[in-house]
Amino acid sequence: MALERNTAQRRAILDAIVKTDRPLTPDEILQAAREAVPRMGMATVYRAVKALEASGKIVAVELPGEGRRFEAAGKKHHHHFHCRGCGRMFDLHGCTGNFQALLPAGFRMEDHEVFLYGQCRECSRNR
Amino acid sequence: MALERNTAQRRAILDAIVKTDRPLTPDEILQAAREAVPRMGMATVYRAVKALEASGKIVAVELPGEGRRFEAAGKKHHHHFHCRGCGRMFDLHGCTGNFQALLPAGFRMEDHEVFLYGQCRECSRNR
DNA sequence: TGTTAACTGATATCGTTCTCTCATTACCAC
DNA sequence: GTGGTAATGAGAGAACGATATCAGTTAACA
Repeated sequence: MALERNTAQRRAILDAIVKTDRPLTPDEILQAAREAVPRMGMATVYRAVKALEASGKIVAVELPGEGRRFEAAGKKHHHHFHCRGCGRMFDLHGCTGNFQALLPAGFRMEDHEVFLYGQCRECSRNR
Repeated sequence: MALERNTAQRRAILDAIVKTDRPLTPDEILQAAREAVPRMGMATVYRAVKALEASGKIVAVELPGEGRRFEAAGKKHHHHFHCRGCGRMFDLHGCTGNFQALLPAGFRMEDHEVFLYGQCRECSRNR
């Protein structure tokens, strides 16, 4: 079904995601992929992203109050930083958690997420 | 301007939020408030919630990929648990974080969020 | 190279959350 | 009480991300 053909668009989209070390919004993906295929449309991004996600090549990252972003699959466990200056999302490395301690009796934890908010390097400098 | 009159609707809405120890969606607020004012409409919930938030009586909580929820302001620092069984959000108490350690050089952290996912007490039991 | 079905881009449409409009209701200062 | 006006309820509508449609294009395989 999906993603059977190796088109310039899909190569550009996967490339954009894999070569960037932070999660990208569909819009950021479109901007990046248009450097290779200038007339690409948004629908193509959504179609490719859906197929790439289904095939396990990329994963979705969601930030509270924001749309979905996508990054390459297979990275080791990590969390994210959201810059309030430029709105970009960055990868953090490692995880300090002992989150089991927060869990009320009887609750079962399957997963956890940590988000840090603040100013990225560039935005820290520019003020 | 807003929230100048003490109406039954606004009392019911603030009551619903304050008396529940977990963040509520606008829909959950409407359901709860309708026990006091059966014919209440959704717009009233949104209007009241907006005014209550502006006045600092409640705060918004956002979960990745979900709409906004609201809880009483003034609670001490805490995080949230999202049950994948029933979809409800619960308060956790305390915070284990030493998140500064995750921060890349040059980044400035202003805030952090932790979300745990899994099954709440009831949903753990019912399976 | 030719055939054909998958893919593409443009646009319309969706679904969800939230806001607006407006006629009616009801709070509250007097 | 009464009047002025903020607040309400119901439904329309905006905003947004995401999906469907469809005619035209192109990869892949013989």
